[in-house]
Amino acid sequence: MSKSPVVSSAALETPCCTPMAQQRIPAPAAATLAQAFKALGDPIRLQLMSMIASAPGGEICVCDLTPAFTISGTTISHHLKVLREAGLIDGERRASWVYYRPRPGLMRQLSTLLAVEESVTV
Amino acid sequence: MSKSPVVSSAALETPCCTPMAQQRIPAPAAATLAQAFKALGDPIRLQLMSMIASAPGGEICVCDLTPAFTISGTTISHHLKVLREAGLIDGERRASWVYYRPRPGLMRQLSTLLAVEESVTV
DNA sequence: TGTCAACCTCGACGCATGTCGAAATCACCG
DNA sequence: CGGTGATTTCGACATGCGTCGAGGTTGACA
Repeated sequence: MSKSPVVSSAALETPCCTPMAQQRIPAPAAATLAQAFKALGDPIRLQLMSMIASAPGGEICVCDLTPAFTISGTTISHHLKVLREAGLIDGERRASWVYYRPRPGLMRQLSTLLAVEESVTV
Repeated sequence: MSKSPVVSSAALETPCCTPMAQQRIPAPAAATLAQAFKALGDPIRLQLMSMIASAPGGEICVCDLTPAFTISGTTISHHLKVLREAGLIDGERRASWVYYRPRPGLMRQLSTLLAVEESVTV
């Protein structure tokens, strides 16, 4: 569960990250970062991510996630795996239930990457 | 060229956007936002986006984008269309060349959405 | 007007992805 | 030990997506 880091921890810990408006993203970094954006690029995964990130107590049970959607539990599980492998969340089994929590490190990198200077408003 | 706003301008101008760590994303907003994340979820598009966002003068010619990659100009054009339809960039033809510029509005929304409080560092 | 260069659209091709049901795994509990 | 509920894995299917070559459109220029 907590054992599926497809994205190397080195890549996750290395701050990529000046805003892309200030500096072009090098090709190697683009691969890892694009994987994270792709993981957020599905409406269901984006909602899952927001439910996990905003969970009171910092974590939430899959059993609380599943009933919020009409798709099958199988598919929810698949989407959670994609988020996990992108390095955005982490899961832990406790008793019969699995709890997911956000990994703020990568989220912060993505946020910084997209940051735009205040003055450049269009 | 500048006429392909698949994402309604209403959706683009409405600030979605409190950080997802503070508030769950409503389903309707998730669709538009996920489209933008998906557009960034390809290594080539992410690099294109960063080249456009960091272009000196605020814009860059397709003819300067294409030679930076090994894929065909057809495919570059396709990727630019995806970024355009997601509301992330805008293109304009001038003389024989087409210039692209970033649309900071949506980028800023995405950045805010991913923002994490300083203290929650893990 | 004809030609050339830049860029886009179209149609096609494989590969990736979202979805499901069935079956496996894990942990509790009687 | 056997049963039950929660979650993941597996296998299959349809759809979506990245890529290309061929051909079309636009604008410059002789």
